[in-house]
Amino acid sequence: MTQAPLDTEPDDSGPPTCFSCPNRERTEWCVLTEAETKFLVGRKKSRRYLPGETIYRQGDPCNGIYCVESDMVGIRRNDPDGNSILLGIAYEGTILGYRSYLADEEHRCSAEALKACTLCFIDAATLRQLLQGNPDLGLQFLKRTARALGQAEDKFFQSVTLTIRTRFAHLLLVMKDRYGQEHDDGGLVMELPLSRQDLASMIGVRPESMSRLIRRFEDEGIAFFSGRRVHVPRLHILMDEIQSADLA
Amino acid sequence: MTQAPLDTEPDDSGPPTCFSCPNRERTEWCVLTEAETKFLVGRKKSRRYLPGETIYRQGDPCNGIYCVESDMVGIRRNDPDGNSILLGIAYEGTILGYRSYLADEEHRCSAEALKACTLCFIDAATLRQLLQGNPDLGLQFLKRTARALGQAEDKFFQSVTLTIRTRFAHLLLVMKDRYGQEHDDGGLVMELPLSRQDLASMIGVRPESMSRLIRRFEDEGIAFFSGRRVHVPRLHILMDEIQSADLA
DNA sequence: CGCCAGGTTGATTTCGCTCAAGCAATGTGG
DNA sequence: CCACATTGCTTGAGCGAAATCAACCTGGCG
Repeated sequence: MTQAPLDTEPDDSGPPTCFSCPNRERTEWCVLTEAETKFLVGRKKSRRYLPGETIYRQGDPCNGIYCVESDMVGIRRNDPDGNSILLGIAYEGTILGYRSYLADEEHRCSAEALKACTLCFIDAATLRQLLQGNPDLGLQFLKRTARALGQAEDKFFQSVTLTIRTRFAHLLLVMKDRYGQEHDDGGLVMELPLSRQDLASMIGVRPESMSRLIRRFEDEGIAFFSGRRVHVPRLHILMDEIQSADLA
Repeated sequence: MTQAPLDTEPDDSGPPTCFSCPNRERTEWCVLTEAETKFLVGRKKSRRYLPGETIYRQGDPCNGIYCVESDMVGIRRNDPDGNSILLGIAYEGTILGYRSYLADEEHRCSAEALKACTLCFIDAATLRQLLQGNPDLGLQFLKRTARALGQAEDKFFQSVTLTIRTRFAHLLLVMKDRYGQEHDDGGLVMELPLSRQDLASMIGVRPESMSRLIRRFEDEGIAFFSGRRVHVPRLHILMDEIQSADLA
């Protein structure tokens, strides 16, 4: 469950050397010197995960951080009675588990591969050395963490002030940035990477409520859903959904 | 609105020199060298605020950070239609506005003195110099930010999974740590520093609901409220309120 | 004295949850 | 290849929690 040697692609197979990593510029690592990067390459461990596979589990001690090399990872949190909510999605070029590492706590969330994906693991000792050696790296993390904090506060604020309808509209608009294909006629099509259940949990509602919500959106011509495909005929109507709530 | 010279206590009046600050050990500044602290003392501006006075306003550009020297500051966020919710309270020895500074954004919240209190302002340029000069300071901020992020995620999670009732019990228990006076008989008395409206906004409900909630707690013998004074006859009953919710 | 903000209370409505059933797609074993 | 379980999603009926609307009370203050 934690390590499956057969799945592991050996490091010397080429690509995953940080230098050639296509995400390099987007990650915190971009401030590292060549020597530091070389050090990192020598210490990190790349590994491939299957869809649905757990990367780390809520409550585990945090032994290091992960860097998403390709595809997407879901961040989940479980409550004691077993149902999980999806707190966010991490894409290639983002770092995972840094909050627990930095706060010096155990993991508060689980991370799970949403598709087949490959991650690099950087153990705590290595990271500590890098942070100590290059202050800019710390500042990079600081910025990322501060941004994440702002988003988390937003989420709380929205959860107590907005209706689920508006929250869903928000979610769709966020998804649009990554999955949306806009057409000239103001229409939008996207293929969501999530099940209904996960969609529901992201805005904090029961799956049944999500179903009904989708139904209402369709009845009102705001958006049409078939499987994971979404069609929004007129984007501005979806936008209005948010505006009207803000002013109401 | 931003600076009122008449209220400003001159720095040379004694106390506020960081060296003698009773909060020193609790703040991020404790990692500064003597020279750096001296630099900080020379650059910071201490100022007194009246109860209810605004320290900075949501949407303002972030020109620096504030360090709470004494008493308490409320962190509020307003939605477009004017009602505000209280996101948290900052006490002496904590730093304010660092999120916006670090994320390089404008303030997302307003800060308002809940009592008469005095804060030190450290302008962005000074802070930048300190951060650049002493990597440990950045790591201090990093830890604090990471912790705050964890708390914010908790808050969101709780707002969607717990009932109002449980959230209120949580809030009371948090308040207990600072304001509670426990008696031998298992009882607890505290003087809350907040109006009903603010209490309500902290758990994301309308004031009317807060009234009813309080009523229910009294009817059930869980806690008794008179003005801002709260009496909890048996603490463990309040605790149970949280337990039962977690297991339910 | 009258005003006003903050707080309480009641009546009503709305929203989202629970429980329960049904359905389609997928998988499994014979 | 078919009967059968399983899983994810949808739908309906009923319920309960919290919001809304509205009235009223209270204490502070001009």
